[in-house]
Amino acid sequence: MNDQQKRDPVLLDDLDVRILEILQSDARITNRDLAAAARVSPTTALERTRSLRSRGVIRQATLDVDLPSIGRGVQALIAVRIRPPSRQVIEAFRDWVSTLDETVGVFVTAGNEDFIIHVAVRDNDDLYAFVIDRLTERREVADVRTSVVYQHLRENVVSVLAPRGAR
Amino acid sequence: MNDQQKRDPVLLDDLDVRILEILQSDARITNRDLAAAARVSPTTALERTRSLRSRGVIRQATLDVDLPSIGRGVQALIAVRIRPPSRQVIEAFRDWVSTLDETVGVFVTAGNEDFIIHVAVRDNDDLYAFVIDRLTERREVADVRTSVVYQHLRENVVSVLAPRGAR
DNA sequence: CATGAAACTGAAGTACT
DNA sequence: AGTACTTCAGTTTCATG
Repeated sequence: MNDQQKRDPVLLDDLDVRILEILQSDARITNRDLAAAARVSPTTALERTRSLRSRGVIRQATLDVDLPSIGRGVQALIAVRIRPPSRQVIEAFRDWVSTLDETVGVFVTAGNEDFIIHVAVRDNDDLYAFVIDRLTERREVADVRTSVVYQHLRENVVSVLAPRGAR
Repeated sequence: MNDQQKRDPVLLDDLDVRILEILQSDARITNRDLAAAARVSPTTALERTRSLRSRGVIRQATLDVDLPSIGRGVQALIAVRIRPPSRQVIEAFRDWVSTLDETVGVFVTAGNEDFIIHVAVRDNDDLYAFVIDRLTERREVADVRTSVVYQHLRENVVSVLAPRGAR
């Protein structure tokens, strides 16, 4: 699981942006091909890629895996309300739910709920068991609202937004 | 954006599972190192990796990018109710919202809403503008509920679940 | 642009079923 | 016999200074 953490403001020029977009669409591209696609020398491409990684812009290269193929045919988003919503209770719940095998993502939110948990499980029976057995075994869970996910589209390439007021 | 599609049932043995886990944690590992980590020959590792890709288990290698670094310091989940929730209206809305620059993911759901849209924008002003300008310009949007995301943890490695009843 | 490393291919060979 | 894996040699491509 990743944590968001505060970092120094990062300045990205056009080349950084191009490299990021190419790598997002294929993280296993060779440095040669990356360089060619970004229209720079391989040396420059390599330097920039390393810099992006060391500055924390690139966290890691990961795999987009088909969830049904790995025995997780059912996905859901589960909105959870926590009582009391103190830091201690929130963080303890977050850490606990992150470790569960069913969990693929955790959103800590403000609004109508405190958490939205993204789970991927084998089938509806497992989803039901997750909600009524595991979640409700926690006494801080005051309310649970489950939405079954029919379809999950994910943007493969997330574009870089220019700072407000730029160009 | 990816689509979920029906596929033949996929059978994964222990080696496939090991390879999937290694690649999920570092998609840019060399085949040699992958083979060593999975304790098989490079030839075998290469064959398996290709097979996993051709069977659609591995969709693509992508990059985990730090959103604040690319000008997207604010994330939100926006629950949307659509009227009427007919196939035609749902699919049209889904396709439209997928193309928006702010959108990083779209969940099509059953439950308390029809969509949950994951957006990542520059700041709160942009989030507000997205909700009150762009979303509500669509007449099929009957209801909108925004939850600001304080933190988003994502499981880097999603384990393979054994079929029900298997060992 | 040179050098060493890695990827890939195809052909045999081994082992377990 | 068939499947899965390994080893090896040869060629091509790549990373890196």
